[in-house]
Amino acid sequence: MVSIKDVARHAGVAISTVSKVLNSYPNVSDETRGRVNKAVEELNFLPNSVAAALSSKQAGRVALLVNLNSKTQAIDEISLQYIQGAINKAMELNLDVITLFFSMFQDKTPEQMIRYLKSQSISGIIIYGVSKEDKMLQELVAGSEFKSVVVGAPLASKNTSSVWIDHAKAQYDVAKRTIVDNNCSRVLYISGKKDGYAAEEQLKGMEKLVGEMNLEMLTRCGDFSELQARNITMEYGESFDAVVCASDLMAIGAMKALTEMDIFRPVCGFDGIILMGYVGKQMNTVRQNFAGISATAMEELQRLMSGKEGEDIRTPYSLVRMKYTDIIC
Amino acid sequence: MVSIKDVARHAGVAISTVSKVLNSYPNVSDETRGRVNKAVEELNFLPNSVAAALSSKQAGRVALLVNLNSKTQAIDEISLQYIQGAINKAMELNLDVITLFFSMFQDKTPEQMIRYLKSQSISGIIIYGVSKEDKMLQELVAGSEFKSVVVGAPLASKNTSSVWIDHAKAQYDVAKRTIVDNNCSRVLYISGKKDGYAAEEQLKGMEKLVGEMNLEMLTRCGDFSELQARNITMEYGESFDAVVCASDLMAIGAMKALTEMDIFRPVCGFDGIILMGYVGKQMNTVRQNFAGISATAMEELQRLMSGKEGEDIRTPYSLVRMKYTDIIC
DNA sequence: TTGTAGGCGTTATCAT
DNA sequence: ATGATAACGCCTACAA
Repeated sequence: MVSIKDVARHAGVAISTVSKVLNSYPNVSDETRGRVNKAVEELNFLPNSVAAALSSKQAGRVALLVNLNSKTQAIDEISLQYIQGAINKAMELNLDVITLFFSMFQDKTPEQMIRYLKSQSISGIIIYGVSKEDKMLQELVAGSEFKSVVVGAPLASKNTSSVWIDHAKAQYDVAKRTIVDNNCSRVLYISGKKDGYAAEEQLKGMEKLVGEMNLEMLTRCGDFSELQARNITMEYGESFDAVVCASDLMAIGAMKALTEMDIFRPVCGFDGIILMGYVGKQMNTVRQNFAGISATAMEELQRLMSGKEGEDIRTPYSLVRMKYTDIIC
Repeated sequence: MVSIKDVARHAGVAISTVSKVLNSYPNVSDETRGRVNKAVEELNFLPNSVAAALSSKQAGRVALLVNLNSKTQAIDEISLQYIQGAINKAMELNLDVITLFFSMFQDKTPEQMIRYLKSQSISGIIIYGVSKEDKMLQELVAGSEFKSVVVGAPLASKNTSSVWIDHAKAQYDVAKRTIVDNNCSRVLYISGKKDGYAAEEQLKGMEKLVGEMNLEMLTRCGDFSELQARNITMEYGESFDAVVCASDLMAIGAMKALTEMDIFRPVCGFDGIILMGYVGKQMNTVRQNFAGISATAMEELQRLMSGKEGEDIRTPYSLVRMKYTDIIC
């Protein structure tokens, strides 16, 4: 394996000089820089990231903390796109990343978790899908051990950024379009998790809409569960003229219930998952670019790790209707 | 950060002794071993895996090479379960893992790829979904730079193991059940990728079945594409009394086509993805435990990295019918 | 059985 | 601007 030592010898300079060139330090003459770069080229040298990580607490290794929904695989596509977006961007930025799942730390204390991350030389983390009652993760984010980016929760602080779409506005938009287009006035809203940040925002959006349009609304918590949405729809669906759901999965559950009940009600969802194209009926939904959001999160984490302060970032979204022939290939 | 040095001091022994205990070397007295373990406990010591990886070429870091289908997200669940199964098992076995996607190396040479992996101190790789024409990966597996486990391809050798279900038998089984149950005799077989190992095996299974049951069969390559399966079914479906598909996604494409054509034909798929529960009609399919297969692959890789030779492992599968009410929660 | 010391490939602090 | 050199935390001959 060709190491920095070989490069130094080949270029006729000291190891430390090579290191300076590699990490673009200021005080290197253009001439030496040229020689070193040439040697790097000729030897096909690629720095060993493990050694770099050991040597410097700077060179950030990043951990992805993914909350996999244990109950259904139907929304795995979201998680995988998060992972993909982050890893691709990390490679571009030359950051090492390891992927971890919430479930691995269920029975662990925050201290154990911190120890584990440190044992991996992790200096930055990206968290996907934290909820209000995840005290362990809250603690992780609040502490100053790591820089962190939280996707989908408003936890920005000095060394934490948060990245998400404007859930309140998005929920408002998609519901309004559905309700206006179908001339509705009494809406059944199936909300998300009680302790979820996004769910809370979305509810706010609905409440604003209800106020503005003077609607009648019944809110029931579907807990992001397709089954619960189905049951709620079976119980209340008939009495309302629109069903607004806080997630696509719940929208699908609601739609399937309505089909079984043999009544029609406009239904809208949230997320824009591919599955929406398979259920037969078209529904309005909010499309998020999960891979893009995740890439943004990675960039933001790099910014944090380079000493900048946390900030609150809102990413764009769009309203779509997905039909089967659009998604197959 | 508490290091091995602290443990040594706390236990009143030398650093190397602690290391020996940690890595369960033979020549350590029970008494010292006890003292060291006690110190480890008391200090909550967790070895730094980065330092370990740097120091010894033994301590294996593992790379997951995942072939993400760029065209559809509908089968992302398979990839994510692979990833999850591998990472969970790796944590259990105390192996570090990094996740990579084929797409990252599209325009790279095998040498570049090898250099990259070495720069990450990777000593073992698991490859998911390699096909016959992936020359780069073939080379990687054939070389002796890394130990490797290939999931879904028969590439076992001295330092490569292969892990997969018996695709020929599974295809035979699921097709037979579908055909016998529905009393069919003329079957349209929509096969997978021409250059895929699994696809080839599956075709063998079909041919065996055709011979045994004296069936009439037309084989068309659907390339694992839902759209192609749809088109093939539209063209040939009516003339046959059963449609056997080499993947669930194609089965769904076929089924949707039949529904649109308003004719009924029994259809069977392969993989057991959740999506099968959403399409309305129940179909037979082969259920694979992707997370389990991946965990097995990780165990196998550890075996290889500890010096053992590669082997060919077949994992179990089962025949299932998935219906909507089974999969929601 | 235990300890000493050199090395893994970098980065970073100091002299020069 | 450049180059020694000491870390980083751990592993592993080799010596004691």
